[in-house]
Amino acid sequence: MSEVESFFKSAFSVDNVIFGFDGGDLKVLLIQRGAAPFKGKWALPGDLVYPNENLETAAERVLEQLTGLRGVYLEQVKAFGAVNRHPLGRVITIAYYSLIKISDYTVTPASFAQSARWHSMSEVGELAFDHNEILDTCLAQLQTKVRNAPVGFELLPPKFTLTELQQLYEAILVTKLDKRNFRKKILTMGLLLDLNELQENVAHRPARLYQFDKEKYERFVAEGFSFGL
Amino acid sequence: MSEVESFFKSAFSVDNVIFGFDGGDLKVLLIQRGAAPFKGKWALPGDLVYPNENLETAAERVLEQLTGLRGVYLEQVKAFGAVNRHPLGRVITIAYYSLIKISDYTVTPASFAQSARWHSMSEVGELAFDHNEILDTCLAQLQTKVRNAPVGFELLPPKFTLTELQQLYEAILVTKLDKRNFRKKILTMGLLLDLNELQENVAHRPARLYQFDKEKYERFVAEGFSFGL
DNA sequence: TCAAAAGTGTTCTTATTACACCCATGG
DNA sequence: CCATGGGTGTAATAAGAACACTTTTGA
Repeated sequence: MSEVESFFKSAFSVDNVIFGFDGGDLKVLLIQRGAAPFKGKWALPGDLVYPNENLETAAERVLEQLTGLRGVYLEQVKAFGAVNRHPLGRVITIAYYSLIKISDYTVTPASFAQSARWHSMSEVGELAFDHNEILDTCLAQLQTKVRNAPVGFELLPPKFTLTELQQLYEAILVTKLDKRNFRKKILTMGLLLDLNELQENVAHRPARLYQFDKEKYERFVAEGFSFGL
Repeated sequence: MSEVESFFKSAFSVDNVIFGFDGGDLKVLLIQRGAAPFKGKWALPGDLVYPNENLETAAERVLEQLTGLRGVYLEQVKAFGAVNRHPLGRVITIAYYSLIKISDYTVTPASFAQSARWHSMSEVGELAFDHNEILDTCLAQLQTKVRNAPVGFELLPPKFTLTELQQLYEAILVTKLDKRNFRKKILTMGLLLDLNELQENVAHRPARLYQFDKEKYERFVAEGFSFGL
């Protein structure tokens, strides 16, 4: 058995589903594989876990290699371990997802990729390995999460309008929400601080700007809430 | 140690949290370790995953070795992979939980255990490895699940009373529920078939017996529901 | 006749849904 | 003055929570 074959005899990796929001669609960051197997195919960014590296650290590393980003909300979803999911050997992978604001970061292809690009969720084609299954599972988990905790609020600029917040929810949940009901709900949660400022230079009535009440926000993250939308 | 050898030293296992119900407490099946490390300590039943074995198959195998049980509801929770979680090397573990009716099965210690025993959730002490953390995470997930799908109904006899069903929920959620509200809720779900039979030989007013409407039950399992208790 | 658990309704409060028009701004 | 998106309230319905007494049985 060659060294490479031995290496792949049994190993574990992390794969990251990096969701991004740019004010419109929900997108996912994919890399184009630079090496076999599946060379040239789009895939989730992932890497083998180093011997002295925690799983979460590995996921953070992959994220940072691609986006330069640290300290982002990152959550494990589950392990995928079908015997034949990797053609070169037994590799189980632990899937993580994170959620970032696209405009804040520059994507630079990491060593394990030819190129990296944001793809709209609706335009994701057939991916390498079992990555379509992983992506679907992560999206479902993100949607559950967003209904039960103030996740994704980091995706907005420091000062934002209620419409921007609503669009974020609509993008993640792939649904339309009623404007009045959304505002009622979000305002009665007491999570937002009205800055008493208005948008400027917009060709319509300017919207009020809000920011999060950091203390309450942290509390909600810790304790969860039910956002029945 | 070379880098390749380091990767070789890694392995993965499954650990099973087998919850059981006997009409009273919620219990968990623990084994007493027969070998170092943590020899003599109580632990979750688990084993290394065979090279040609899927993760879920391995979890099913561990369950069967202990209880003789097949085809039970079994769900992956997540991977635990802290670098030093296993004193002998790098071992990440995938946690699964299942839920069975204690009275239906005889526990026989598997090869990897000195003995196996049901422990009430309130009497679980310090476990080997990071198994307390795994157990806590699995319980939390079971509780979430039970609020959103008809899980655990398999734990009751084919004909059961509403009080028995309520006690099951109370055991899993570790809470008291209002009898009238519970009955209203569960009956309006249309999940139960009134058998028009009564208990016999009980020293109190005999209760009506119910069974599940199998078709509706399957539909709820597939689609989920919200059991706001 | 006692103990034990079964069974049963109403009221109050809160959350959810559906829905349509006027307002402020820049071009 | 027009196009654009911002902002607002109410009524009807549904869901959830709190709460106490009578019934049936075996011992």
